[in-house]
Amino acid sequence: MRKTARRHQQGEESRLRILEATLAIAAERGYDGTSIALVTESTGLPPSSVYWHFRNKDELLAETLEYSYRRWRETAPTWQERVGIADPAAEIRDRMERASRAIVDNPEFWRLGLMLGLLNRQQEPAARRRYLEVRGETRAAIQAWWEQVLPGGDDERRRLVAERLARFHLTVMDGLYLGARSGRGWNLDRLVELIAAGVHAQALTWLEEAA
Amino acid sequence: MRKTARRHQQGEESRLRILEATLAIAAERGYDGTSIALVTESTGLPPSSVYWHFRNKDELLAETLEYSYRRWRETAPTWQERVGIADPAAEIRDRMERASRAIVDNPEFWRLGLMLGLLNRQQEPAARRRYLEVRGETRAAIQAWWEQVLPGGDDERRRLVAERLARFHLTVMDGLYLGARSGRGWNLDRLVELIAAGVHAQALTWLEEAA
DNA sequence: CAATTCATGTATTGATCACTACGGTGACTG
DNA sequence: CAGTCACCGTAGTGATCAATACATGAATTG
Repeated sequence: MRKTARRHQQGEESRLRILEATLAIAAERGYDGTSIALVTESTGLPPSSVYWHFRNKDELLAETLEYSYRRWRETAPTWQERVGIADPAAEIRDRMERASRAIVDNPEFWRLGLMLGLLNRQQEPAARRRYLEVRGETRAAIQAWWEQVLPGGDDERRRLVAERLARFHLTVMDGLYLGARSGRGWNLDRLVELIAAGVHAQALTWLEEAA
Repeated sequence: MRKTARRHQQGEESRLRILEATLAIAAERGYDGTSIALVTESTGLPPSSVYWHFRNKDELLAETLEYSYRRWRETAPTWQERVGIADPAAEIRDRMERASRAIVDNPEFWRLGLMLGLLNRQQEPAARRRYLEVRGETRAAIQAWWEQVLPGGDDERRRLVAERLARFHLTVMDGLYLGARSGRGWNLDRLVELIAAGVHAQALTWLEEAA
């Protein structure tokens, strides 16, 4: 039923199938471990289709990264707006919890990102560059959120501490993914609570320090 | 066999050159990104030499992992013995500081380990299996150290908390490497102090919880 | 229905992959 | 000094890599 199943304008569906398959493969095997043959084998589509939808392997992986990022954003917290939680510690824990759940529920983006981030070749793949960009965007969003959460009147001081905290925040989420992945023995809720408390404590320390 | 190996000691040197080159390449490009051609190009030795010293690529990378681990252990703290530091917090900070310096001074092992750890193929490479083993060994050593550091008489309770702490400890070091790597804005000493304080606080919490 | 566009099917390109066959060479041994 | 062995040099093997040429068919357009 392949011939009858394939109708005109089903290109978009094929494109998504390719992205989905590439994401699954690249998140498990990394950039160099991902081959077009694996993608065609997984999707049932021929190489010519892959190259009709994407210019080359580099662009395929870059678009796969963006695709997984967009999907991750759907479950991740939107750092743009604050929820109405009075207690700062509770608000931090709330954000941490949602972010960690987004990572655990939809780990492929984070996983692929870590792999691309660790890569270091003389000829940087577009996928890695794109990852660093979206990570930068996320960091900026988290920083903006911290600037709102942090008390105090001195804007410059708040910005400085917020930037440092956002960086720390992201790194902590990296560790959280690696920890959750190393499996057994991790209670995610407990871990999130612990980490949120640590970040909160650090925020207070840095704020005081900057004063 | 061994005696005859001594007479031509050029072989051992070549073997080390190959391991060194492979480590540098694999730590930057990962398992699949590492090719024999890159190694021969880097060392100037022909492929036949590589395959005389190592059975295949898989074993080359596995031995490279072990080689980098041994070298890392030279700078890393030996968790077997305790230094005579009275204050537990200070001792924790001391260990953390030495461990973090080992990672930063000799990052290739940690970097290669993270890449291998993230890998997930149906056919697991020997290098990855070996990495998980040495990581397990390290965790056990850290756990044994924690069991000594932790107060309290109940052995079973200490063991449980120590195991959890060792796991947490390792993950925190992963995060530390990623953070230190993402560069600019990280003051390592400050970070170590912060993390040590967090781990110490967590140790106390878990101890109390277990009581 | 004719022309055009979209997407796939088929078949293949040259490059690079892991790996090896095999002979040479120099250091050591008996 | 003849023979052995460790290690390297040369020159490949077939497999797989990313990528492409070109034809086909199905839907859309005019």
